[in-house]
Amino acid sequence: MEQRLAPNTKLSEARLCETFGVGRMRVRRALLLLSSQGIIELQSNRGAYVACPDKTEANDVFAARMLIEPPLVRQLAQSSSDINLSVLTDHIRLEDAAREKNERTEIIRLSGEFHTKLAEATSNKFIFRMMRELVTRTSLIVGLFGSSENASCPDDEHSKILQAIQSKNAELAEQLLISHLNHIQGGLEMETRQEPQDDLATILGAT
Amino acid sequence: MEQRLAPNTKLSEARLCETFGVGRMRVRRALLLLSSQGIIELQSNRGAYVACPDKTEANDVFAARMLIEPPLVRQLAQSSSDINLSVLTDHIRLEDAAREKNERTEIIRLSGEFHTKLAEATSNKFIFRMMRELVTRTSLIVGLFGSSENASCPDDEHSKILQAIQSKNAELAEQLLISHLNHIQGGLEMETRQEPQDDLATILGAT
DNA sequence: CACTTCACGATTGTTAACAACTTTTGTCAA
DNA sequence: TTGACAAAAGTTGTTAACAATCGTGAAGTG
Repeated sequence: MEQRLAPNTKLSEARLCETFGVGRMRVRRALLLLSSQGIIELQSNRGAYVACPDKTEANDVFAARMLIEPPLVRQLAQSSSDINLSVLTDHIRLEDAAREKNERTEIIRLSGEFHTKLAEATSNKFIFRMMRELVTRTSLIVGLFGSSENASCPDDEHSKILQAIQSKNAELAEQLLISHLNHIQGGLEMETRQEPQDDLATILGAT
Repeated sequence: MEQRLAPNTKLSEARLCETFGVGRMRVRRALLLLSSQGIIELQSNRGAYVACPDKTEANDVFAARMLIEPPLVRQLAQSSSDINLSVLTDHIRLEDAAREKNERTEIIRLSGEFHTKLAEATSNKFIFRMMRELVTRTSLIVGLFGSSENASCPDDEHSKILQAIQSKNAELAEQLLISHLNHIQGGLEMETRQEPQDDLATILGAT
């Protein structure tokens, strides 16, 4: 979610065990769940690797978000109460603060989380889970194909979307979100892909 | 998926092991995955139980489908080629055949599968997975709250929806789907819920 | 020098025994 | 008969040893 683990990084069981000070069973359970969400890939007898989406998958993710998120935002603008939205105003304050301090990983995480919290505002468990999965995957994709500066969402688009929702302007909110998604997707360079491979323990930082 | 296991049925590890002739590890892996999809519920130290959605969850599932499926069908009608749709015409033939022979479980399974295959026709992995999860959950809900006759989708609605898609009438297809979903949801009796509890081994039928 | 083969090391998959917890059963007393 | 407490049975969670598989490098051959 914070793009600290590069795609194709190997997640060896032994390494994870000592990094987190935990038995192999826990690690394997976690890996299985992560693979079921498509975050990592489990290769039989070969181990777990951070998922490495290709161009097709990247397009599919954005197509799926284009299908779901616009109606979602429209619905929020039409029906939602102010109570649910307070979480979002708070969140945008956090985003601004992180941008102020130039905390890269924090910015990336919060940037994705905004979209997750949009879904959460529907107070619909299933919509929330679906969006979380798509957002996580988007994070992977941006880390793979994104140029370094557009790793986060453009500065104030989130806040404009939220304003449109708050003023119950469904049409505007939907349009803003659509162009927001287009901005993110447009900022990707689908041809070049960086492929680093840092050390696991140092990245995750043992407790 | 076929409504053979009633909600709240306990799935004991030992029982499953001998029923399927498999080690405990396999069973636990399967249970973990099922619980991650919300099909069963894992209670700590107490075991696995078939999920038992309440009214709120039922409404959430339909709300989620209302959000996703109409745009999905609209998109299919607008953009899809005939090739993808041939799977659907074949499928409707299967549904008709099952209805002819009065094969209850088969009808239920195929009835849900139609919606899954609609999603599959987008050839978008993520949309497919999301719809499959929602359809599975719908199956549970219909089993819980549905009266016995409307366990399956109304007879020819599927075929009408497909025709609208094939004739590229996006607006009509979307409307037909919306009322189709409303029919299903409307047929539920949200107050009364049946609670049987048959024996596991006999239901699953040992191989 | 290139290529194949074999064996070793490392990693993952599986099994079985053990520990912890929950539920049921049985006993005793009020 | 009912309630509380205790023991026991059954179920789940964990651990550690074992088996199977894969990748690598060395040795051997053309």
